Amino acid sequence: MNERAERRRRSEEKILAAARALFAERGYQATTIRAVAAAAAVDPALIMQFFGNKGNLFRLAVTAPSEEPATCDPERLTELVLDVLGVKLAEGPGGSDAAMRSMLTHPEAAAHVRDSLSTQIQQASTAIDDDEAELRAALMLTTLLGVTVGKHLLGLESLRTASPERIVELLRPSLRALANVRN
Amino acid sequence: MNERAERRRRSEEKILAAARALFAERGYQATTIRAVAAAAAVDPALIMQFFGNKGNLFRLAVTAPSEEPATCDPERLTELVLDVLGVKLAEGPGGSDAAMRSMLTHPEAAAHVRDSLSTQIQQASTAIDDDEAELRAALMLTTLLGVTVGKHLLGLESLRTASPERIVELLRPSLRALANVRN
DNA sequence: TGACTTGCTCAACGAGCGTAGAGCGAACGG
DNA sequence: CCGTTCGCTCTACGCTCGTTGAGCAAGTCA
Repeated sequence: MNERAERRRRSEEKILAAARALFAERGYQATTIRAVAAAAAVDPALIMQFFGNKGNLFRLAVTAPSEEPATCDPERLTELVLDVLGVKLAEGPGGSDAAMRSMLTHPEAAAHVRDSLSTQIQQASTAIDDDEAELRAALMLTTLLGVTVGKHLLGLESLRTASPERIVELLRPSLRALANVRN
Repeated sequence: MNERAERRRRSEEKILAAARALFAERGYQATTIRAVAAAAAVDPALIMQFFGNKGNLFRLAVTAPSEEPATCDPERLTELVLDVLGVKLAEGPGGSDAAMRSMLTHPEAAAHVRDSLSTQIQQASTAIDDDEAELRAALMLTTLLGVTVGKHLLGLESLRTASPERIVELLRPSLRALANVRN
């Protein structure tokens, strides 16, 4: 009945998975359609036929929900916000790895991360009782962004060798100070 | 006597200035030799003759001291470290704008930023009296990195509209908590 | 079974890139 | 004053990229 449709869905997912991995590793520009095709064991032209162009592939790779069990939560860093503010955030600061990797060099990725961050800032700020709730929330989330970038994207030794739990513990008082909560 | 040498130095500096600006704005890959040449009103081949290749131009643009009065210190964010720890840092977290823009997509830029940050972490950690001084210093500097990225590279609304002074004030208690100092 | 659909491949195009080499004209040095 | 240097430009090569359109074999459906 639908052997065709199934094969197609499988191909699409293989391509998206390869694209996610390569975009996350090398960024938008350095990732070629040809490389994605090779990683997915597929012809480059097939990607065009499915996704239209490279920009669209990136958009879907960054937007669409991944089927993998999800890359281990960035340090449970977002749980810190739950800890300190009682607000639950859906994703790590800035969204997917693929989006974050390209956020400084690809305008569309920058917009995606900016939007994701803005949403999280808005959510967090509702739990802060202060005139400058939004600014405080922004500083909290950019702090998490900085730690994530430093540890995962840059691979800073001092952070790579530290235990995630310890990082969370050291960060907690710092975030509390930003949130302006007493204890 | 040296009209030749002077003209050359002027051309080199024009090229380096244009390269710094474009690398900082678009990143390494999206910046073409041809674009730098156009911005400097110079022939592309001249850049090759002076700097050998694109990678070398980037290295020098990122490394060599700029003649401009220096891009306004990233938020006086590094002064915070002086404030809290009594340690003076030479550059903003991660070094030049050009290096930071490409740090997630260009290995050499990543190495440059990583080294710059490691040095600053080392310096800061000497002023922290704690078993985990280095980890604490790393978290302090990645915090500053995150705020800088959020405000200047991503252009987060909540941070762009806030006054630099206010950001510094809100960040101080947070950094103090990380530094493990009492007051 | 036969006409049609469709996932997929192959070969190629035009554009833009980093880079190289020959050559020109003005500054230099004896 | 003349041979040499050298900053600079022009032209073009080879490569890789995103993208296209024709074509094939296998699945679909009457």
